[in-house]
Amino acid sequence: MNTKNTLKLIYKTLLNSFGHQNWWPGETADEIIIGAILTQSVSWKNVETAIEKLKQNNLCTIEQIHNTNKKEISPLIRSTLYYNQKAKKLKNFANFLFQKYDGNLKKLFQTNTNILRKQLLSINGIGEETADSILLYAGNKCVFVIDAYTKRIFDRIGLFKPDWNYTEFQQFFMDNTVHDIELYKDYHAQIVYLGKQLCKRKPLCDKCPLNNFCKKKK
DNA sequence: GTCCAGGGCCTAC
DNA sequence: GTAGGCCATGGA
Repeated sequence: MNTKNTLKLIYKTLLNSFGHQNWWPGETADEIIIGAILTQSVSWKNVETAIEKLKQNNLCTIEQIHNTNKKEISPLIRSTLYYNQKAKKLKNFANFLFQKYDGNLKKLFQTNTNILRKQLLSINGIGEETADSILLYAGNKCVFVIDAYTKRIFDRIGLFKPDWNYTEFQQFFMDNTVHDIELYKDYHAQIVYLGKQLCKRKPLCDKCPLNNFCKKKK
């Protein structure tokens, strides 16, 4: 089977097993962006706790973050590990949004995707995965998000080369799939759902719906 | 007590 | 250009 059909079939298999995920877990674009920064290198459960606290303190919009001192933000997001760093990152994004787009997310997402991606990457604390999560889930832009789960699972399947960098992983996906925003949202969501369920560092096991695709078995 | 989770930055070689 | 340290919580 060629790569395009394999990727299509993998998605179909996941969709049949888990159902549509309706992802990202966030109600507003603001919340999605905040979550994307907070989830860096930490499980989503810790992020939920933090977002709940931010909401309780009316700090779950970029504007409110912008108007609030870093020292007030960090204790609320303690549960997300590296909370001082992340408070700084949230402020950095808010400053960027207000300096360049008058604090207006609509204006931000009207920008050409490639240009916007470069702008996001220039913000200290926003790397490729975070930028792409923001573009796809908050901005409805057609970019595929690569994360630790994606690399781990597709390495097991044998489709990725371990020495690829982020851009190469992403290019591989986008070269071999239909460019469809909803598909990209749900494909990534399926991968994360699967990753959370059973993978961790272990090989894919018999319970895994992708077992038949898996080349690296114990 | 130990390990590790949906990263990214900075520094040193 | 790249490996390695740093950031510093909470659940299994």
